[in-house]
Amino acid sequence: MAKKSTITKDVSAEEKIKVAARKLFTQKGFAATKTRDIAEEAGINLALLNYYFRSKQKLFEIVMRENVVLFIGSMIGSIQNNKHLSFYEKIELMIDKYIDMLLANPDLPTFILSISRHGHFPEEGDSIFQSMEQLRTTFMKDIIENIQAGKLKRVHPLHIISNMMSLIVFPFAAANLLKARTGISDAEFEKLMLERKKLIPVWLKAMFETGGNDSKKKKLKK
Amino acid sequence: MAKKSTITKDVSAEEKIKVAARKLFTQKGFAATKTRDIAEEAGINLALLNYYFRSKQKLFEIVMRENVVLFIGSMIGSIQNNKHLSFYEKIELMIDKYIDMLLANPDLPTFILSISRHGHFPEEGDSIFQSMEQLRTTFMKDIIENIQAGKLKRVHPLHIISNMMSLIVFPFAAANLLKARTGISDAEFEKLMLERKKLIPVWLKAMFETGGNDSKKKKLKK
DNA sequence: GTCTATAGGGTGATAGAC
DNA sequence: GTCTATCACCCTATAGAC
Repeated sequence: MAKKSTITKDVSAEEKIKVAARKLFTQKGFAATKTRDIAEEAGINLALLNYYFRSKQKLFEIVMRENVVLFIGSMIGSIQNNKHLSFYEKIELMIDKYIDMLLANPDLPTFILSISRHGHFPEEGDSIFQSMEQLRTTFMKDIIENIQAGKLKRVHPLHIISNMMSLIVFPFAAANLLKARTGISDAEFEKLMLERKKLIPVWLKAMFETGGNDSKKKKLKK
Repeated sequence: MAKKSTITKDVSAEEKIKVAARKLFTQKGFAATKTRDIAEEAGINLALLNYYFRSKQKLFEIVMRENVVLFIGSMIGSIQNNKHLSFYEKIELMIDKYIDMLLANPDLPTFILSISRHGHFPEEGDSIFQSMEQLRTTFMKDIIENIQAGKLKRVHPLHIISNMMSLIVFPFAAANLLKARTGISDAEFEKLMLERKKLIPVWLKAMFETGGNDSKKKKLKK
């Protein structure tokens, strides 16, 4: 076996198993992933998997939790740590970070959407959701304020959030379909997605920004 | 082979199995669905399943094919049978039909996205794709013409198609997530989706229609 | 901690009676 | 056509040697 052994051990079997499990579970889902596959992918023995994690189910829950954090983490970071930024600046930052994350984790959207249907989702009240809930309400409030200030059109705030998420996430969820049907290469796909970092904020403005200033005289920068 | 024999029998076991299989496969995917579950759901014996369809795999392929046809069928119909309509009128019709279809088949998006990742997708050259391919190229050509006529902004046509599909499909794929996080009811969700029938065409215009008329003097209706 | 061997139960598929 | 009974395999999980 190859050892990295900084000083201690190496990359520990436990970590190798988790990496392998994350890869396979994220790609193929819970039922289609066999513990034998995980063990082989990790280069360890099957028994070791049950030694470190009590069961396939437990291992899946750990991986799933990490994936959920990854999926919502970049968004939370963008908003939480940059309260001084304007609404649109926060959105731009969020989109930028999010697309980078999705380029690095292309299987994540399908995984998240899939578990959200089949029950295997973190319990209500899970600590993950505390920050997520806070993010959502903050963002929602931000939108409502902008609507009342006449800066955003009067539509249901959920349309605005949905559209933003749709434009960001859907092309990744449908990436295989898109590539197979249109024949574009991986490189071309990535180029298009990077373009969208600049385009999505523009599109959101086009959809939801008021032409001038409805109820107030305040103007957006342009 | 089983006969339907117009006059005889009732809803034939074969049909009951297919209905049950479609429900379960579409909800839970291939691996998570047990043949015993299908038999129970259909109210028939397990052996019968293998009598009519040779294997779980064969049955899945039939269901999958039907789902793919359903997923692209309504779109094809809108465009194919209404060549006299303008570009935007076709889009409006397509969106209307599509959202109706998704309201009736809420599990379809996740199913389609899922199989597009895991290989279980119809072979290239499958007859399904002939009409689909024709649809795509027709639509693409339509977009390119509109761009060259100065009616649409000069962006990659795939952005336009992606955005349209994103705005239509993603909220359904993420429906469970949306409902769980925001606490909206099924009825409210449906109301929002029906609103989007009118809104999405407006949003698409806002994103992609040119202000006036760039390279030609032709004007859009308004 | 890591392995081999195996238990124990589930799953897809079929044989054969009716 | 439809059922019961059963096979043969695969999968998760554990016991026990090292």
